[in-house]
Amino acid sequence: MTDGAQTEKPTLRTLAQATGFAVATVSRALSGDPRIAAKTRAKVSEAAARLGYVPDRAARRLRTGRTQVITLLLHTEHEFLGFTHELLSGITEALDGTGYSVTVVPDSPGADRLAPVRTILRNNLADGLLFTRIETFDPRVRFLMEADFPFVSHGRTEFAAAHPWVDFDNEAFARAAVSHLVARGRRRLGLVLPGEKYTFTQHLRYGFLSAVREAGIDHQIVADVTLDSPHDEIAAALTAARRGPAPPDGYVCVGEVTALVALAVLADTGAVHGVDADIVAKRASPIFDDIRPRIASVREDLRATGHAMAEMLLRRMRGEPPEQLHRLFVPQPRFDVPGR
Amino acid sequence: MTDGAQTEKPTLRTLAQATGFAVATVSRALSGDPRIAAKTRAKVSEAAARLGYVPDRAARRLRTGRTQVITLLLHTEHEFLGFTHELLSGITEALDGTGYSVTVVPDSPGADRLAPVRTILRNNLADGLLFTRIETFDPRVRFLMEADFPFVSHGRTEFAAAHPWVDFDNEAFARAAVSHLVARGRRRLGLVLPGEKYTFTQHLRYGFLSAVREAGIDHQIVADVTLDSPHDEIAAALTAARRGPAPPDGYVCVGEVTALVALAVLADTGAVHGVDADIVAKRASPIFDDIRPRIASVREDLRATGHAMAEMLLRRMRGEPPEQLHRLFVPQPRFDVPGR
DNA sequence: TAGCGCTATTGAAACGTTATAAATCGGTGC
DNA sequence: GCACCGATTTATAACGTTTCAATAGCGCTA
Repeated sequence: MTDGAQTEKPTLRTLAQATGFAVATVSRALSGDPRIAAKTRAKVSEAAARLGYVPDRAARRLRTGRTQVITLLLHTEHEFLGFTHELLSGITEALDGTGYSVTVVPDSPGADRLAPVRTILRNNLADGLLFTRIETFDPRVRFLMEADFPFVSHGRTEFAAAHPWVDFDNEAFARAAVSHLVARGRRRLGLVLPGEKYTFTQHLRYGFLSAVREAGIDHQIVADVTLDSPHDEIAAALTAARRGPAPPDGYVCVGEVTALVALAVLADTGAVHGVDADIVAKRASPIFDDIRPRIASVREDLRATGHAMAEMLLRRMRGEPPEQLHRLFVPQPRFDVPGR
Repeated sequence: MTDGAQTEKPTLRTLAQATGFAVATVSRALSGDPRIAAKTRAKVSEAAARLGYVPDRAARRLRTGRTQVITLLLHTEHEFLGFTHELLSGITEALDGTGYSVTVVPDSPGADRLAPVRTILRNNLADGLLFTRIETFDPRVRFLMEADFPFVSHGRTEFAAAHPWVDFDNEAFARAAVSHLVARGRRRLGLVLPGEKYTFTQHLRYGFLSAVREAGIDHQIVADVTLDSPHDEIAAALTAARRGPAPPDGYVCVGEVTALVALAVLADTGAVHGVDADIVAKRASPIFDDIRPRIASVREDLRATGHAMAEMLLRRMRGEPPEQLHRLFVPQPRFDVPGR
């Protein structure tokens, strides 16, 4: 108890006493203020390192209003396999060592998607926001642009004003998928789309339709279900289509789940993958290499995506204008067909 | 500018002015202190609701030392499909409305697993901790018990002292898996285990071995690879075993990935699932229903797990003793074989 | 009516930081 | 010798909350 003071958590006052400078000087020295003499700065940093000083986040936050927190709105309804894991890993990786921490808040697409954003701004819970599943005129994007609050969206909008985004080129994916299937002689392609409101749905549809038209082949966009529908509903819709007069002989699948469902439907209706129909898919996880029969697929690297989003957000928070802040991940033109 | 005061973020002082009480009174009234007159409390709450008062987290944190943050250490190396997504969804769900937020910090099993924990305690970054992939004598558990810091582990340890945990009964799973395969006439079972250090590895091995011995059948624990090994290494090991003198006719798979790899190995070596061998698996995501051939599986409900972990942590943080705080999810005794 | 004991309220201090404005100091110019 | 200057440093206030110790009010008892 007598020497307890030694183990106390060091604060600016501790450093001030240790160096002989005033608290204010120490603070400014640590922040690298050029108006503090270089020698003083060196002394203070040395003492800080020696005593293991770490600034108190709460105090800094109270004083400056900055939280040192970045929040990810986590889409809860549906998951592309591994999406959350990979994206989060990329984000934490990029933020490692920056002093920022990542909090996760659920984004329930059924509920008001704006509500969590409002709460975060109102209660000052974060300095920046990341979110996914962007709508063409996403209310969150509109709100945040008006509030001039830093964010990066995973996906684009159709607003006129520029905002930071990272996206995967789903139009190119759809085109490539179609031409892959066409090259294999397929003449009637099926597609299950995500919900109508999402921007990437428009990109997928456009890419798919224009490629299909250019190739002069037939197509079918499966009605009444989306990627987020329960598996059995997707299966039912695909089964109905297979039993119809002109079943597709090729499928473009936007996620692993749809691909697996399509594969199951083929099997369950007595069709053989590679013979009666081919499937190509976009995947986030490496599991496709292990699926038999092998499915051709293109990988969306969500770890890299998360990394890029977090880095871009840091830049935006540092004040960079949004005009240059966007990045489109373009899929490899060739589909990986897992090796023999 | 003249009426700008109206839009200022309300603080305790605002409420004090609005109600005529002192700041201290308002604070205590809102915290429900019984020494404040009921009428006063009512008045204050009414004003708080009317003005939309929300306590400032930074200020509260600075004053009390409590962060209102719960941190999840996210195991980055390997993911059981959907694990992260489901677990996180369960956690955020349980914490919704409690005022706690969830931050995510990477837990790299290659690196020092204790390091992030040390940082969190030292810099007071959270009030409680959740983590997975528990080792038999997990250094994080030991450290946190010594520091008397609230946490809930996803998995048990072999320490004598009690600590809060949530776990899945992997021993029961292994037993059930074996008896399922035995009932189908299988006589030589293969198993791929997680890394040796993890507690659940011991549970799986014990359950597997004792069930196998009771049934008087043969077995093979695949050597040199773990669940976390690269897919191709697992595949190579399984393939080698299949080509050996006595290939297994049944596989117990602890995750989706292993199951898919095993299935692929069967296909690639010309064996037929359901004829030459059967696979049973533990799964976290619902995708198994879509795999063909159908694989019998038991589900570990990670959303419920996350929910239970977060709720338990809240109770622990409220001061409940650890002795009663644990919960074992026992698998359904029957394996789901996806319906026809 | 003075004093007591109780309830309800309050003033002030503190948590650790940063920003503003002011102070210190050696040297310069006149 | 005095006012002034630039370069450093410092005292102080403030961010919004909680809590300790003190105060005010008031009905009761002696």
